[in-house]
Amino acid sequence: MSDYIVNEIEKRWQRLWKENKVFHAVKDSAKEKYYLLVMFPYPSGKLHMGHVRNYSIGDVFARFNRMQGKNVIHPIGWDSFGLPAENAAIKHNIHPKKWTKENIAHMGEQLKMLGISYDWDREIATCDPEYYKWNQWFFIRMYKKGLVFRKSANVNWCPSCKTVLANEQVNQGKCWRCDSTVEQKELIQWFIKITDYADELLDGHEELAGWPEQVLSMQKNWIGKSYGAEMDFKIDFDKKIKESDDGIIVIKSPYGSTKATLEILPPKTLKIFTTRPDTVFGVTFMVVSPEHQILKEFKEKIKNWREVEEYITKSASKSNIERASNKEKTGVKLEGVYAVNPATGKNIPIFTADYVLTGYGTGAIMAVPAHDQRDWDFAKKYGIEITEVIKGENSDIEKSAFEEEGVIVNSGQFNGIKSTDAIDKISLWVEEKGYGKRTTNFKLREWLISRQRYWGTPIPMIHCPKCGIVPVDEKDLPVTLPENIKFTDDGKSPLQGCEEFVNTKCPKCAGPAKRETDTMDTFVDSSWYYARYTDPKNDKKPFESDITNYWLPVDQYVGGIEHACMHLIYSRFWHKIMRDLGLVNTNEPFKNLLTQGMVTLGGSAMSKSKGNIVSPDEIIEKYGADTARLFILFAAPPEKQLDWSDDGLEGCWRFINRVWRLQELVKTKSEIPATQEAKEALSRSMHLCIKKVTEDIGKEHQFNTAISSVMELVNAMYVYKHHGNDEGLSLKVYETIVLLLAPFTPHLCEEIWSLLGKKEFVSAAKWPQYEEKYIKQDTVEVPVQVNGKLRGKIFVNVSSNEQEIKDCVINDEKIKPVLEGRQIVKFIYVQNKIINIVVK
RNA sequence: GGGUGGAUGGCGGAACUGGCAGACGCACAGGACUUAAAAUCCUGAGGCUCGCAAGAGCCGUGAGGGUUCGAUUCCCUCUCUACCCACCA
Repeated sequence: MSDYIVNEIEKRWQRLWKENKVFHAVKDSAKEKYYLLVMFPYPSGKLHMGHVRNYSIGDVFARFNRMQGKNVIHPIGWDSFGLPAENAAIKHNIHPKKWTKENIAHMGEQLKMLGISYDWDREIATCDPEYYKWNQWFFIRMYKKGLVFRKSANVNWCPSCKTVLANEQVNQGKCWRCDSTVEQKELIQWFIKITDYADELLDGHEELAGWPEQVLSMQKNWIGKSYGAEMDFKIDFDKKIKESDDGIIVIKSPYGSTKATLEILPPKTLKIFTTRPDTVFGVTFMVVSPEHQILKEFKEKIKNWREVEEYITKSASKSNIERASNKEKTGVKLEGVYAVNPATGKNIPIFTADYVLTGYGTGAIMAVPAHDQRDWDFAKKYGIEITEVIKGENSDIEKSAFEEEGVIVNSGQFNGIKSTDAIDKISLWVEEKGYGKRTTNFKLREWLISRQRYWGTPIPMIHCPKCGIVPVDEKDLPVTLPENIKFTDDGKSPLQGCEEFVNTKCPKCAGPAKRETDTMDTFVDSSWYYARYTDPKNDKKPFESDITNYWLPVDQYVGGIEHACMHLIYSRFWHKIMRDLGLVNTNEPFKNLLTQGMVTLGGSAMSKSKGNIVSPDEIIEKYGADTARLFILFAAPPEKQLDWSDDGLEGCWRFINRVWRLQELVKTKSEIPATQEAKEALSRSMHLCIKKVTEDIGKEHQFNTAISSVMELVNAMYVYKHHGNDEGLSLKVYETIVLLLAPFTPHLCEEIWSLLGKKEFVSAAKWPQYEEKYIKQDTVEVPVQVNGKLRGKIFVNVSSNEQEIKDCVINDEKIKPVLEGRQIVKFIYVQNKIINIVVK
């Protein structure tokens, strides 16, 4: 028979799928829908193995469910705004649009070569005005709802990308994209109030049973809800006598200036957040972050202001990473100012130190050195009093062997209570006394969305000298990116220099006004693309809710773990916004999530700089897409890291040819009839295999074992030599093999399917069903253990009872000698599974 | 420091709900086919000891303990490792 000519066959089926619109999805309320989504690629230029893995996994789900008779939507598109396009523009003098579109064209071709069952009619690119128009529309809707605001903020600034980064985009103080050290810079920026949804984003996890525990825990950590209390500590000053210029002592009072009264000021407080209100009696000092406003406010009262100011300046120049990596704590005591511990009434010193973060809680802490490592370190260094308020078994505060749980001591009426109970009791007392109130705190910060870049969605706002900030009229959307722009390396947004873009009219008063030149974070684009896919060409609305609600939520989302805390939080948030705007009727966008592992070579990530890249093009050219897909799905379970192996790939290529050659076996007629026994065994193997593959894909998502079991069935067919005279059984098994493999190696399967005379596409064929009756056996082989050690095996009739089996076993020729001279203490028989004889 | 996983042959990886550890594949060895090689088909194989051999015995899922007739699986302690977060009060 002829060889399997991979490239020709694959190209032909790709063409036929397209011509026949085999993967085109249409809303059909009568049919059960299935939405399979893969994370859309950034058009960087070339497809890499990570993409191949992502899309191969996705395609198995899509094809499997399609063959199960579901109405499958399987879209693809391009996350096509972003920095690399601009960098390319500067470096190679090519317009970002041109660069992006060329990459999309090339990568689209590569994707098509993989034979993924996409509905290409739904292709979208986020850099198209038809798409980003709706980013702007959402932005304005959110602005009107009060969810968008502007504020001056210390922002993360990447000096290399020359743009602001969201907190989520800073890793270890470095830019997530280019790894430069991130600086702090004060700028007026646009924010979205994601924190309004912090609680719901957390509680929403209840609905996400189909998400990996790891991702949920990462998000939980990221949102960082903690329970505790806010407390106000009174601040007081040294009674201070002010000297006037002429050296005469001037004393101010509410009763007028005389030359003899003391200065009296209204009471001031310092607000802190703590998760351990039970330790309030142990507070012996307070610390505020160097950015805390109280410092500037009390400038006059702080005797050592110059020293404090120096410390503030020094901290400001340090990057976050420096601050965090410096384990040796530094700080300055504020002379002349002190706080009062509300519980003990004692005066306690206030420090400023950069181990207290400005962005979390209130930027100030009550320090309990006896029960917090950081506070202990600081107290030891600066010789501050340490008061133990929780006594545990190994308490030794001198050695910093402190307890977090134990019995309350040194705390007045609370002494003797367990610290775990004291949290509630002392909080309650704090509330009653009016020192503070119980509250919660989040690590999640507002989403900073403005970027000083060109290649992104323009923020649709207008600055009018008369009316202030005014949103663009919805009917004037989209605000399109001007194409005639200059790229410079000076760090300014190229939009700022574009007169024709900047100068406009105020939508309110029609006077001259200027456009906002910031663009949106590209995570906005990817926050709702899954909804746009359901109605991608709509030019009246982002999408038609009727259609979108049919398809949503996404039944299975497949993508990399690296998006656990950025994209996957933003899009959950966006979905809730869309729900609150009445556009969708679900709470969560993605029902099930599969996070695929990395593809590595020699154990480390493939990267250009390491030069250890395996190019999908070469592999496809040599072995075909089916082989590449099969290997990538077979070599490891989808969630695990996968190390590329040329030898393993070769093995998959051999398997594909082995399946191909089965055609010959099936065709060859034999004179010798197949034995009944052999036929039953083969038939049983087939039904077992259908069961296994169906469960492995549908329930377990274990594609590697699904493929193994088909390999076993193929092996069984090779062993089953009585092909021919068996009333078509081997043909039936072969057809089953082809159907079961279709989600993995679709081109091969289409080709064989048509050569077997089928008129339909295997891609649209019905998934095989197994029948229990063919799996059931009359006799089974059961292992026999003596004292837990395997000593033999016997065949038993499935219906025989324990006594019959016992008689049979103890007389078995292999077991009998082992039992010789010993007493049977216990005989355990687990039906059709195992026999264990306990002897003495 | 906090969180979440993981550790099984030479390698990638299997093993239902506590029931024959090592499926399937790679690499390896032997055989058939061939003038020869490749390809293909068939067979073998966790380790150690004994045996010419068929085979027999012991050990074996990171380490130590526990529960159980029986543990890769459950519990405790520890080691190593990957990823995420991290002076988060």
